[in-house]
Amino acid sequence: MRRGLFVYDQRGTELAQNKFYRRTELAKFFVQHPDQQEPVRLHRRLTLWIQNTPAQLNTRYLNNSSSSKCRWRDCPDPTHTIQKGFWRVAFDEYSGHTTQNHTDPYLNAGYMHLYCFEKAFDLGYLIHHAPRDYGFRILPDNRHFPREERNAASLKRDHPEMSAVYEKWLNEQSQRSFPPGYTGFEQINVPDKDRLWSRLTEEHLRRESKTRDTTRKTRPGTGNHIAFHRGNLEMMVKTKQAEKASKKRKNKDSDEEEGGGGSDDDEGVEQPRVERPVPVPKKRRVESPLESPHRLGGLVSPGVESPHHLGGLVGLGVNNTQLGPQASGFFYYPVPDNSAGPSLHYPAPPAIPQQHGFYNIDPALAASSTTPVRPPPQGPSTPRLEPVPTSLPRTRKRSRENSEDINERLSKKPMTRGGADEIIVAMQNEPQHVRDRIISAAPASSAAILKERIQKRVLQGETLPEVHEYDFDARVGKLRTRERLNLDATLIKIEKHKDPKKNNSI
DNA sequence: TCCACGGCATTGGATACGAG
DNA sequence: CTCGTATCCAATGCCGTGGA
Repeated sequence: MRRGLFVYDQRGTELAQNKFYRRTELAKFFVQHPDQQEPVRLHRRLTLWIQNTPAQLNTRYLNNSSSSKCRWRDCPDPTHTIQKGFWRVAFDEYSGHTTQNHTDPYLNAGYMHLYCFEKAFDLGYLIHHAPRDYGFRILPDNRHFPREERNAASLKRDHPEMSAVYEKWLNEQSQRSFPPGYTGFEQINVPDKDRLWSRLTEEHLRRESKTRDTTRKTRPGTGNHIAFHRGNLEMMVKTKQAEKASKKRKNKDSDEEEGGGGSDDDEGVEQPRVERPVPVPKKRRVESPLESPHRLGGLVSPGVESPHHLGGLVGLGVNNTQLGPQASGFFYYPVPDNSAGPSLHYPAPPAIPQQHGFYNIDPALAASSTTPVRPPPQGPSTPRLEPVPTSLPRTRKRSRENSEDINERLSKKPMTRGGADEIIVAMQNEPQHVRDRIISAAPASSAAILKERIQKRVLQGETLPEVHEYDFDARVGKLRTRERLNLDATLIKIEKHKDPKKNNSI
C-alpha cells in the first residue's frame, strides 16, 4: 500500500490541505485506512455524516475555508468549494468522540459534496451495507451536541422535515437489486430526481420562506443561485463558467470598439461566437482513462462500473464477491439514527478529563505528528494578545491578523489603561501603516486612552514610536470635550473598581 | 404577546488587480 | 511569483415592524 497517500496536517486531525483524491483512493480511505493498524488509529470509527454546509463557521476549522473543500479530485468545481446551500459529506474518523461532543464536531478529516459522493459511489448501497461489509457508517447528521448551542451542520437545521425526505429516499433504495460482487463503490447512472442531493434541495427550496426567495429574485446578480441550479453542482459550475466567458467576451468587444476595433469582423455577418476555453486549474494531473470511466465511452454503462476499476480495493480484501448481497434486493437495515450496526461496536469514549472544551483523544500519543489529536477549538472569541513573535518573519498576513486582534480589543468598551498597555506592546512590531489602520478602526475613546498611555511610557524613557507616528488625532479629535470628561471619569471608576489599592497611582 | 414578513447586515468565496 | 486588497455575489442571520 502506498504510504503517504493520506497525509495529515501538522496537528494530525485533518487530511493535508489542497490534497485531493481519486475515487479509488477515497474508497481506500473509507474502507481501510493505511494506518489502521497503527496504535494511533485504534480509536478510528469512521462515520460519514450527510449534513448541511454551515455558514459562518470557517473559524472553527483548522485551516479556515481550506478545510471545507471537496476532497474528490474530479469534483466539477475546479476550486473544490462546498458552498452554502449545497449538501456535503463529512469524514468523521472519530465519531465515537464527536457525537458525545468530547471532541470538536467541526474538525473532520475532510469533506465532499454530497453531489460528488453520489456521482462517485453508490450512496444508497453503502448506507445499507457499509457498516457490515466495510466497517464504516453513513448517517444523516441529526446530532445534538451537549456542548454546542446548536448543530449548524444538522440535516434538520432549517426544517425538521428533512429527515422524512431522507427516510423516504432510503426506503426507495431498498427496492433496488444488485448483481453478485457488487461493492457499492461503483458509479451509477441515476436521474437527478432520484439523487439524495436533489431530494433534499427540492425540499429545502419548497420549505424556505417566501422572503428568502423574493430577496434572492430581487437582488441584482447573475441568477446562478440555488433556485436556478437546484443543487446541481455541475450546472452551477457550467453556468458560472459560461457567465465568465461571456463577460470576458463583452469586455474584449468593448475594448476593440474603443480602440477602433471591429475591422476584422466578417463583413458584418453575425457569426456564432465560440466560447473561450475555461482555463484548466493548475497542478491538476491529467488522469489516465482507466481512472475515470467517463472517459472510456463517454458515459458510464447503464449498469455498473466493473469492480476491477477499483483495483486498489482488491488488495484490501474488500472485493465484495463474498460480502455483497447474494440475494438481489436484500437490504441490510442497521442504521437508525445514531446507532451502530451489529458489526460496528463503538466503545464508550474515555472519561472526560476536563470540565470544558474538547480534549485530545489520546494524550499519551499527542507527541506523534501523526496522532489524530483534536486540539481545542480555535474559537473566535479567544483573541491573541501577545505581539507577533519576533522569531517569525513579519508577513502581511500576520500583520493583518495581529491588527484584527488588536482591533477586537479596541472595540471592547470601556478600555482600561492596562488593556491599552497590552495593545501598545502588541503594536510595537508593526509598521506605521498597520498601526495607522489599527488606530483608524479604534473607537475614539479607546484611541484617547492609547494616546495617553503612549505619552506616559515615552516620558518614562521607553523606546516607543513617537506619539505623532500614531495617527491618533483623527480619532481622538472626534471626542467632544464633554465626552472626554465623561470618559476620564469612567476610566477612574474602572481603575478604582479593579484595584482599589492602586487607584490614583497612575 | 406572538408571529410572519421584509429589509439590512454579516459572512465567506471568487476574482481581478496591484504591490513587493 | 506570492501575497494583500477591493469588489461583487450568494447564503444566512438578525432585528424592526405591523397585524392578528
